[in-house]
Amino acid sequence: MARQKSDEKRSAILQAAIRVIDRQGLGAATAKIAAEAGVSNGSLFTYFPTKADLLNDLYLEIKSDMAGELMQGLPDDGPFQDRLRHAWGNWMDWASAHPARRHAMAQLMVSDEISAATRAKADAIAAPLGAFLDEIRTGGPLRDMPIGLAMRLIDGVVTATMDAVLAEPAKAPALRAAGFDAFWRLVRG
Amino acid sequence: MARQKSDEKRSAILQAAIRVIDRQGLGAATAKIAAEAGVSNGSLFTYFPTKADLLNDLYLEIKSDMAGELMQGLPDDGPFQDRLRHAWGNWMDWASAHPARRHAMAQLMVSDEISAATRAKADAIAAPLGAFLDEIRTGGPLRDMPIGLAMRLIDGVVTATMDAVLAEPAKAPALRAAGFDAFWRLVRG
Amino acid sequence: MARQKSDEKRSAILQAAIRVIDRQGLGAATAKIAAEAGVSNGSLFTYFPTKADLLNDLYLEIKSDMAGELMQGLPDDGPFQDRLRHAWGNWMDWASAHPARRHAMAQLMVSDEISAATRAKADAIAAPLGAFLDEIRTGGPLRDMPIGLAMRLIDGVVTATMDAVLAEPAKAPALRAAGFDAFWRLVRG
Amino acid sequence: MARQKSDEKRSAILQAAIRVIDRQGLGAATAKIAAEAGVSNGSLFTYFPTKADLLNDLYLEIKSDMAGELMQGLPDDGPFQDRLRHAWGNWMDWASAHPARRHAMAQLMVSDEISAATRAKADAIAAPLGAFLDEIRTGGPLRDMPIGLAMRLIDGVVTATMDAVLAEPAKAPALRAAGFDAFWRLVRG
DNA sequence: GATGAATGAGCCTTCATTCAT
DNA sequence: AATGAATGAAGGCTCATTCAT
Repeated sequence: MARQKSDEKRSAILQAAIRVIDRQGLGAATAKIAAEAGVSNGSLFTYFPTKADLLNDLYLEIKSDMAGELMQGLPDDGPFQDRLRHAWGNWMDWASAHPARRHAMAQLMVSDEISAATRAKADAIAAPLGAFLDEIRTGGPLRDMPIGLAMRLIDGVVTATMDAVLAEPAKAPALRAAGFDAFWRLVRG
Repeated sequence: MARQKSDEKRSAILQAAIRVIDRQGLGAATAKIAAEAGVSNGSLFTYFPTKADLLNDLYLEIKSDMAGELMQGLPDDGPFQDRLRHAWGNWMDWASAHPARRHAMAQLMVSDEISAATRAKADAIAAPLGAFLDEIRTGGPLRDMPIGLAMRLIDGVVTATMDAVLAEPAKAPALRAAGFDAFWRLVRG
Repeated sequence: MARQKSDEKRSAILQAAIRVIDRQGLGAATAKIAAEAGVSNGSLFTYFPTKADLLNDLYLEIKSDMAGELMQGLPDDGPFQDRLRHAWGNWMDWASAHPARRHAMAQLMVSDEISAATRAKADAIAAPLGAFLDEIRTGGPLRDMPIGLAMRLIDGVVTATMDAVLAEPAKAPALRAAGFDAFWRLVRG
Repeated sequence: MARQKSDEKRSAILQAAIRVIDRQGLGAATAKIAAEAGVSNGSLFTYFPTKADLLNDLYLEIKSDMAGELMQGLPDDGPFQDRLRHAWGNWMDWASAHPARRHAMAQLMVSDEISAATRAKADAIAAPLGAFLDEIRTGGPLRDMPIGLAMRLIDGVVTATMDAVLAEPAKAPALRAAGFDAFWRLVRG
């Protein structure tokens, strides 16, 4: 047989894309991404046929990475507020630990290159969060709200806090706490 | 005088940019924008020295347009909740009436082309809202929150509702109402 | 107004294309053609939106050039054989004077880039030859032959002689004469 | 022995090349040819060190295939016209049976990739035809003509008829007959 | 020998910006 | 000031060829 496509290489390209997009935006050259990944520009296209494919896969990658982190060490029971606070902490930790991912994600979120199919797939990936999300909604005022709006509101508050933290890392603890209070008011207030 | 005509052309370019960016994203060609504005590609550069300048000015334009609409017919006094609800309605009306502006804005918000100076200037433009914003904050739980976070949270909730409305225009009234309830809980809950 | 597209520049590109294709074949780079024409690579695309367009226009250009030369100084009457011999001489003169055109043409003839529409247009351009061609056919054994075959046969004999002349320019006179004899036998033999 | 398998593979590549070139021209990717041959792209290069080699070998292959078919069942004696007509029929049969080969050949004929050495070798391969060709020439008006021109003329008439037949297969019998008459006039008229 | 991933030069085309008219 | 052709640096992608497995 011949050399097989390596997951490490694929992953290296994706990680390089995050760094380069963080610096240069979605207009970043594929050649730059390949170089950052330590791969020839031609190789990038054996892993991602198209720049759009790379972007779509990157979106999925970041989303599932974030979703995974979010549930990290989340207790199955206990007071709802405690569990929510735990998830909130995970969320903020993720953003603090990976500012480039958060920045790249922010751009991918509004990009026209990301297809509807990819967005649908991303929702499916985040399914594990579904049960938790249901608990968030059903137990409070978001109960009767269309799910699309509920998700957007939650995302809005989370994102706002993350960005505030990233803008002023020094004040992270206070911002996290204040953000959580706002979040709590939104979902249980 | 000779300036009048220029302002019209400048404005035509800005409006054309909104439409083209709505369709093609920030990567849209200046030539396409010029064509949509009914202007030669060369002329675009007599009004905006570089594409980045165009984008920055566009950001300012949309932001001030939105800010202007927001205060439209806003009573100086009366119950706070009524006035807030009025402003909320204006906000949603603006998004519903100008989906392309909202979409272009969403992309400009995360773009690296928009300078810090421009973002600062935009805040200044929105100054008239400052007093109102102060009232929103000081009268409730946002009181002790860093202003950066407060603004981001408000923007997050507004944006979430706008996008939900634009995604499902048929359900606009219910979404507006539900969004306002969430907003209210955030600022006064 | 602005600079207008210049026919000279368009023509320079076409002539450069002939020279470069003669040397490097149809795979020649557009950048090389532009350089040979003394024009920036970008400019080539303001005159020909696509490489395929350039090739198609080139085909038309050479064909009409050749057709024009063919009728040069052709007497309207007189013995048929004399007129045919005159035309034959023009044909060979053209090939001898413009070997690169002939070589480029040979490649364009068999290229898949040349559309059916272009080939049809080329036939229309050569229409002036139509009357003469009719006279060639109707007065001899080609009379009852499908026109498609007749044209191909004539072209085959002409091309064969041209190529023999280009391969051994030193023997041009003898080759021309022998070729004409063969041609004559074909159409009147 | 170990060679047997190799010859099959080599042949498969050559046949695949014919099909792919017929469809996509000489610019066809070696990878596409390999795929069509059911072989890995790397393997193609163990049989043909470069694409140019593949093309040159293909030229030889088609030429010798055609030459072989041409003499098929050709009687050693009998009236010259009968034998020539038989050969003519073989020629047309070949083109009708293998349009892709004919099309690929037409492109190889004018390609710069085919070396002078290859063209010489091709003539050598067609040597069996040499005696017959001599008979064609010496018995008629082509007698005193440079051999290069004679071969080109014969090829021109044959090719013209083949292409007419391939363009309108429905009229094949009439075209073949008319083509032969023209051929006869050329060589014996 | 066979395989197919890896390489990187090169290609066509686009586009922001400049400049002749 | 307006126009649109001219410019040339990129950019995404392809492909012949090499090489690890």
